[in-house]
Amino acid sequence: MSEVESFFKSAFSVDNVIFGFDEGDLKVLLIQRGAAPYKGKWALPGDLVYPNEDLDTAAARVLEQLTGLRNVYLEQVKTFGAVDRHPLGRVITIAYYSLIKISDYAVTPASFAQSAKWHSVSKVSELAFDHNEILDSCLKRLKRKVRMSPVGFELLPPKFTLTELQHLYESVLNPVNGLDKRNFRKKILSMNLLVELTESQAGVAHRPAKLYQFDQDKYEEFVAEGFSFDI
Amino acid sequence: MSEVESFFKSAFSVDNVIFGFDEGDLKVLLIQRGAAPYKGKWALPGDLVYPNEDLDTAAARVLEQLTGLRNVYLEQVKTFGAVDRHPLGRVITIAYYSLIKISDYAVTPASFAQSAKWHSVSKVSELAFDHNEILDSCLKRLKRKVRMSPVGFELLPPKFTLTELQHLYESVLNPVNGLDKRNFRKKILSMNLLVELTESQAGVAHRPAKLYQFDQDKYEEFVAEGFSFDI
DNA sequence: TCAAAAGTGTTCTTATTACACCCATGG
DNA sequence: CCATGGGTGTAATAAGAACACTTTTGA
Repeated sequence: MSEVESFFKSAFSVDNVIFGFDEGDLKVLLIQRGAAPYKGKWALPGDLVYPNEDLDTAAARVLEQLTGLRNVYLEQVKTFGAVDRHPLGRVITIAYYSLIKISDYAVTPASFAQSAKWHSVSKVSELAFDHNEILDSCLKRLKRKVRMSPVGFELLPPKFTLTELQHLYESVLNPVNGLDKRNFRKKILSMNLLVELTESQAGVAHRPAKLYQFDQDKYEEFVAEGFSFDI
Repeated sequence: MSEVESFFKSAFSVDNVIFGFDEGDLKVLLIQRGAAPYKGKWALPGDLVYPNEDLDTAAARVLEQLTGLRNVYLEQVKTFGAVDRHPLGRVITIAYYSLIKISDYAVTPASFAQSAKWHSVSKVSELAFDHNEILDSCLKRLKRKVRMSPVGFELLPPKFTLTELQHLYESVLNPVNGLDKRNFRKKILSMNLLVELTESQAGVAHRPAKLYQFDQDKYEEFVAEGFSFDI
């Protein structure tokens, strides 16, 4: 095999860490592998990048095949390319994470998604390939991102309570003693990013919480400017 | 050509944005291309990744071939993979940046480095491929990094004055009105990261500045913990 | 009437900003 | 003796952290 040929005995894939938030807990969508290598193991959804496909497009495709969702928050994180990371050859992978609203996620259209399942990020055990390392990188990136920009809202349903929002931040950031309720509310509300609805929670065995939406225009302004959101 | 074959008609490279600091100005090391495509254009140094080479190793190799330097600060930034980014085929590239001390940089050992030259980052014009975009991403990343961690020191000679350090921060961050001298010094010195030497500048037509080194142990502690260095 | 979570302000401490003059040297 | 950049402190403001009780609802 010539040297030039050997350069081309390689391929690249994308892997997508799909985050969701449910039951007060940060979740990640994993699939159970149906074929070797790592048959039966849980893994991140991913695929080889098609020859005529941009990287971001490939990541969005993997996401859509699995969840049916488009136009979702998606960010490239890091490329993993250890020589021996894939047992069948030289395959480097470009890792992405996405943030989806579990409330929008209905069924799993893709054939390879038969065994897709949400896992609590804090309870993920050994994954196929170097996927634990990839998950760690993406989680670390999400932690930083969530402090710099209000992307946390991408994970919440359209209407939410301040306590739900606080739990989201706590489950992502994992601060040792939780976040202070009064300081959290003061800070969030001072940003003028939330719109208080006239509705409240109903059917709860305690004082019902007010529901909020976020202000789409303000939100996009913040995302564009990438301002500091130090919680 | 079968589909599987077509997946393997692709390759990946690394490109390295090598930053230096000299004459109060942030610089980037570019090479002039000697062959098509983009013959004669300035470009980032880079190379295809060898089949048995990790990505970080490839980036370090490119750096060493060009500058003779090892053990240099090197960070992966982003992977660029637009379908048409390379005129000769599907080549994605993993972008890195490195920080070197221009005082350590002597000659250019590699053959392809005949035409390597430092360019002021603020004056870089049109580069080959998508290299302007890559440079922008790396510069943006450096701006953020320099606020989170004291990596700026990687760019300075072993002994430096506080004014040189301030100019470095100014040339990276480009704040509209410069940085306040007193506040900058107060902040830097309060970190206990610097060791004041007994030496001073000599031969300058004004009051000579004290020279400082940084405290290696404290520095490594900070780099490891990635603390906040808000200038 | 009880349990459970929602909601609400003030004080203290710390970090950030703004700002102007004298000093040491070489030419 | 002059031009040049080096070096220094204080006051005002803003941001963050700590902290405890009352309210509303369903069971």
